[in-house]
Amino acid sequence: MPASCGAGKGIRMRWTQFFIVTAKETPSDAVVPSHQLMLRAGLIRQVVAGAYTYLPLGLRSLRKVEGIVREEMNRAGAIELHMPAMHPIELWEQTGRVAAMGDVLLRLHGRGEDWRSRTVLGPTHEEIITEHARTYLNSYKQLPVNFYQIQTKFRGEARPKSGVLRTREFLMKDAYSFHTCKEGPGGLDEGYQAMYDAYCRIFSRCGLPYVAVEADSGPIGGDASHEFMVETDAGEDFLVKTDDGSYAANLERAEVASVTDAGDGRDEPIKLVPTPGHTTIEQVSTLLGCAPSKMIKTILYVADGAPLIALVRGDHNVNEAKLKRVARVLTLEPADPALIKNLTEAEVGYAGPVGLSNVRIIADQAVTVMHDAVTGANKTDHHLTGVNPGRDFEIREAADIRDAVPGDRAKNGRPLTFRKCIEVGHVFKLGTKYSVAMGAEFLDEKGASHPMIMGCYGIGLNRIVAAAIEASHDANGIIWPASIAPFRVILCSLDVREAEVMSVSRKLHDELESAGIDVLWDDRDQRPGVKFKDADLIGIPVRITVGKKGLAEGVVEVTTRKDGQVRKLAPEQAQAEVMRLLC
RNA sequence: CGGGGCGUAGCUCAGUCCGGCUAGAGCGCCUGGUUUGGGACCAGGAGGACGCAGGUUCGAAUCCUGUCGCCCCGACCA
Repeated sequence: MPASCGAGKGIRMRWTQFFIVTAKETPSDAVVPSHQLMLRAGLIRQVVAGAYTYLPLGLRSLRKVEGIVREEMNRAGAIELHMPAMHPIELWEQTGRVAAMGDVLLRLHGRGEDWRSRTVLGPTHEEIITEHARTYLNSYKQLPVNFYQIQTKFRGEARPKSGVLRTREFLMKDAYSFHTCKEGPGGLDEGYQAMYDAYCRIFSRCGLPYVAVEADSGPIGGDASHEFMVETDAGEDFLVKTDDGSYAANLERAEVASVTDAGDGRDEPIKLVPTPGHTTIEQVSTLLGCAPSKMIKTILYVADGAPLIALVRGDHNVNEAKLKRVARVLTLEPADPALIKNLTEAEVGYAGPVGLSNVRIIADQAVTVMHDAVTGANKTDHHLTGVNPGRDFEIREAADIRDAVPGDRAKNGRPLTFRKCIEVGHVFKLGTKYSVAMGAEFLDEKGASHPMIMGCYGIGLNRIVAAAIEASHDANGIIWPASIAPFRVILCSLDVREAEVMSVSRKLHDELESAGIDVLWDDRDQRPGVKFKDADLIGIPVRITVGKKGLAEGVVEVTTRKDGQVRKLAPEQAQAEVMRLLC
């Protein structure tokens, strides 16, 4: 359904006949600015943890975002359809994602093999669209094609938080493209680029200060995934970038330049020291008086069923996404204590690389240049000092397997900076994972059968609304980008019992509506302060103030929310000024 | 799932430790009046039985047990 946002059609959108509930006080359990302001401005109302009603004002913004997304998707050649939120679990079983998604997949509860027990609420729609593709798309002549929908998604998030930034029910635009090949005309790369470009247009039009970053692309590798991020402290991802913008990636993916060898060639001898009860980097660091950066952290994993040890510096964290790629494994789980004892012959907390030759070890690049390091001795209650890679243990595999940290440099040598951010969109080259699992194949010119090559592209609509607020607000309230504001103009009629005020207001309102501008007419019989505070709070970009005081001087005022600048104009000039400000 | 916090009026909160008048305040809401360019003032009024269920007690918002919900930190996040 098209987003028809304007009141339009001669209906005046009067405040007194609409439904707006603002609040002076901030509800105590809202922490991040977007959540606080969405509640105070009366955009949303929480129903249960992770699920919100969009009140009329909030819905208008959401619909405007929807409209922009729909326009740009259509422009990019994607075709809209609508899939159900209820899915038969069988489709999820075909791709193995019932297990893969675990508790995130919301399931209905029924008795035994009741239909309810065979039904899930869709967290995403790869399975459904691939089912459709395998039924309807049989020939190369039908490809490429891109289907999209705007649909409610359900996820059993363990911890909903930050208002609408992380919820169990949310609105998502998801698109799925199907191709005969990866490269060349009509291929996945081309379709992916088209979506990438469409996303840039969408976020720009929504007024979001976004950054497109390389994201972890899982087992497919290459340049197969980008995330669109908006910087905000309310976010839960980390954006890593260089100051000059020459490199940007999410933390999972961000590559760091090698650390150089700062040793002086005079390595100490290795020494066994007692460290009873000290099992963490922090404890040992304190006990022995050595910086965490002088320690080697030894983490044991089970990777595709086999033990795997990762070595990183004590002040670094293993990046499991990187480790998976480097190790070329699909699954990576922390080893359980029994396995650790078995491999190291020590209690948990005393593992180290020295003497562990029978296990695959991958060292972080920074470990290879360490000198006189401290690490576990593979003997309960003991650590080793003076440990030197190469001399005391062999490094067969070394790579970048850790998270970037402040102080690191990008591969191009520029210093990396870190910012919290929220992901608002993700484009992904899926390849044939789903088409193979579900048998979605097409016939080529020669009549040979191939699995379709797929891409998928998601946008979180609610997150766009919240991210826009995160990015643009002040102490008084929201400052909407005009494109997604619930209304573009608020017409503030002071002295509503004055006939002239109302007739001038009415005229202005109707002119603007005829010009295609949606106007909220604040016709409440309220004191000016109340109306101004509310206008600021709900953040309408342009305010027109009509009062008897101004009219006595022959003027109305046009005020911009973002800078508070006031322009006194004759009523006849107001519309032109508003149009100018909104363009 | 671990750690912490909180459930009293539509909202913000006091009262809970040390059981005891008829459970309070501010905001919001209703009525009347005075006001009217940055969240006015006066007077009057409606509204909760204290998340829920047990228990202790002459008596429970307050103590005990259980349970549910919500928020925050962490873990997790196709």
